[in-house]
Amino acid sequence: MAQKPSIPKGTRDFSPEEVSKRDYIVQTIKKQFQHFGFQPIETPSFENSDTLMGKYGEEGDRLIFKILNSGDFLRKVKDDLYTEKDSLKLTPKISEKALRYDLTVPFARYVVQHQNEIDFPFKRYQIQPVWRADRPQKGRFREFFQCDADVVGSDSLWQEVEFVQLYDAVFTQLKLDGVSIKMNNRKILSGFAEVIGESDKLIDFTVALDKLDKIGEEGVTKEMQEKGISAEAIKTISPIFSLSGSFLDKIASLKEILASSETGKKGIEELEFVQKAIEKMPLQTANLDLDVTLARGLNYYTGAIFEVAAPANVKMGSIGGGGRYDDLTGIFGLKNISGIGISFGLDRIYLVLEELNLFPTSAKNNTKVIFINFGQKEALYAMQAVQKLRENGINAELYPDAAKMKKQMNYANKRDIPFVVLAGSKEIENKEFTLKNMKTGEQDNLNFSVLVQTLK
RNA sequence: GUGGUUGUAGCUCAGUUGGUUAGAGCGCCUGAUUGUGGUUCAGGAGGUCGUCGGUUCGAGACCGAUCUUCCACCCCA
Repeated sequence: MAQKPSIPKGTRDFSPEEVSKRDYIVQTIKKQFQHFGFQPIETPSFENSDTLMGKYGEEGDRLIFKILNSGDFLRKVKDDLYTEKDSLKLTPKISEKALRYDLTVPFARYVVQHQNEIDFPFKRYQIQPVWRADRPQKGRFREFFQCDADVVGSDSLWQEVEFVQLYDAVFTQLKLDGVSIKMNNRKILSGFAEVIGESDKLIDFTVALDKLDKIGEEGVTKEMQEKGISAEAIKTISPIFSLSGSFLDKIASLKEILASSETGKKGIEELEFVQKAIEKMPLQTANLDLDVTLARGLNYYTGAIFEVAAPANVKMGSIGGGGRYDDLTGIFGLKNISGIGISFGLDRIYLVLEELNLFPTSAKNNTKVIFINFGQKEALYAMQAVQKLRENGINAELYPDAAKMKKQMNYANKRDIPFVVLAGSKEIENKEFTLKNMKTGEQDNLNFSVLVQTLK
């Protein structure tokens, strides 16, 4: 055998069964997006580099896949730049396009570019693959799908409410009960930093705080100190490490902690609004929770922050996330457009549904019936029936070769096809079909109309 | 990007301190059974031991590089 072919690191092939199951999730999400009034858009797989570069921070730039220019691109590079061998400086000269890194920045570009055709508020969803030159881990790939829904052009808090309901609707539909929708607000995080007089260290503060469930209070304290936040300041804020009780209890505690911060109080107000609305319109299967440690890197969020955790009995990171960003389109020159969006983690949802065995059997849209091929004449008789079955919406096929019966039966068995039709000279003579149920092994002689009825 | 880890048949894995012709289970193919699959029985095919290089009389095993897998960081979905 020749050298076995392979696929690049962090990419995957999907088998027919995997595609069916992924499609089931995507269709469910899509349906709910549409119920909530979102419209689909699609953007190119690659963008101009300057659209993407610098939007995700230094770390992000490193993880963007760059596309090499066409033609004899090295000839155009100046000699001194070439001999310098500085990749960072050379890259923009030899690569002017890059693969999409997420869906949010291309969306912002889309909104700015088409601002005169768009009716605001603009509710769009987008389900497309994105690429990251990351080092893969479990549930982390270099090519993966994002399922995003965003609204731009409205700063109404009803959007926050709606996104909580959207999460609930999707996971309810997927029969994934007991997910936890965790909310926080960037203004509360700003409030914390303000209260301890470390507003300029907000990022370091939140990055450390976010690790609370992982490294504990001690670890967080240590990391904050390493970043130059005084022990005294940390002590002032330490009550937030052990907030407990209901959403309302936590709100009450926060009101005390953030009493001196206008920004903080605004954040509390926003969370309270959402909580009260959801109280009047209870969620079907999800729980809404407040988690002040929620921060994850997402530096462009300015208001609400969402994260969805899988049910407690499954060990899995977040299966969705999002938040409000007040000025995303600002980077492309369109100011004062507020946006809010959420995302579903397709791959992780897949793993969770698999673990809990929640995929319906209908997720496989398999062939329902296969006709045994007995030879030229019989195949024509079978093919005519196959055609009519297909017209009746039944997935049907004819085994293409007049192979041994054993082989054909075995094929049906392997492919998990529930019914087999035998139509040889005997059946043709009587204008009927022998239908065999592969599970029970029973078989009957039927005319065509009964055959259709049975298979429908 | 940092540190570690993994790779032997289609799949899951054995393979002793370096020593003839690299094994098992499952799967696959053929037959018993020329219009009846799953069970059983008999037989068979399938390997450049991830790749390239090195050490050695001799490498699946030791060394180096590289690719890949998974994990912890970084970061993030």
